[in-house]
Amino acid sequence: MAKAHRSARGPRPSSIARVPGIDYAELDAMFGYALRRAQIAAFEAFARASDGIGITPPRFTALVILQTNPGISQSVLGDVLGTARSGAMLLTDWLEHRGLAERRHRPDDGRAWGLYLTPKGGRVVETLRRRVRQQDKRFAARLGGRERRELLRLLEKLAA
Amino acid sequence: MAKAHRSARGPRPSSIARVPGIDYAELDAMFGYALRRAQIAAFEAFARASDGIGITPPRFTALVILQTNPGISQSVLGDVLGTARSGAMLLTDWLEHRGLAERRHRPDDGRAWGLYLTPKGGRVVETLRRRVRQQDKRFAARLGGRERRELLRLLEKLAA
DNA sequence: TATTGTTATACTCTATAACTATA
DNA sequence: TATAGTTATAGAGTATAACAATA
Repeated sequence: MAKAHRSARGPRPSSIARVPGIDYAELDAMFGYALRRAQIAAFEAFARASDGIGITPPRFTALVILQTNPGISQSVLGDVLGTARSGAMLLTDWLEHRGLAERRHRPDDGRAWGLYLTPKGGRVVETLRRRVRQQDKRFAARLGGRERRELLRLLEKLAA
Repeated sequence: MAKAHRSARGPRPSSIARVPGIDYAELDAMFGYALRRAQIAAFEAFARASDGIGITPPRFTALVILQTNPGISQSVLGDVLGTARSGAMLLTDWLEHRGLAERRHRPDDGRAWGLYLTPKGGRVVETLRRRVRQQDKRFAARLGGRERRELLRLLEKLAA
């Protein structure tokens, strides 16, 4: 059976279906592996919601953070995303080149920029938030309400 | 405060601590984001267990799969890992160059290799499995037994 | 001195496509 | 024709290090 070509959109290969006839041994009982599989599925859901303009999870995170925390600096944005300053800078460039965000001089500190969404960025992030939230809900739809709350609680406990 | 240099071991930046004073908006209520954070934490636990010889999660998975499914082909290995054939081949090269796995001709099919662990590979994977399982257990130790079972069940339900 | 942003560089991972040899 | 493996290439993502301007 020919394997369907991948969409060339997401950075991940995905395709997490179990291969018939393969013994996965203890992998199925390990949290690291289970988390990876679930995260790939979540990433695919995200890709469906953000399809079209190259928004990746870190870019989406940055847009939300910029909307909720206007005037944040690139360094702090990097801290939030867990990337080096240089990465936060390239990400900011990407947003700025597309007219979604802008750098403004800070009166109090000549070294740092304050980052802000543009009006266009504000509209885009509003649409994105709605679609991503909706897709996230659809993604978790095979869990019941109690299960969803429990899963979020357990994940938070692990990551904290 | 100077940021500590990262260990240059893992492929991920990690550093998932929440930044004080930042409003994360609905990110905290989204499964995609929660999964990503938990997975980064799990990856750090994995890195602690596999430290030293460059074993990454996909390489560990490949070693376990090779031990449990001797004679598997590179294509099927790629299917299991969710990567293209070329990636499975580079991974196989990596294992072979380190004396952990070997390619053997198949009598029934002149195109495909059968992949096998070497004796050294068998010893290495045994040690790794023990350490990774232990670290995985330690990683989940902040959950109770019932919570751990519930989490695995919920993750499986999401990924299936 | 320390920090912010910047730039250049390099490395890892992995996809794609073309090629070969077998089936 | 189809499949397994191989090879070459390219792109994304991100770390590191050095530098200038500012604190």
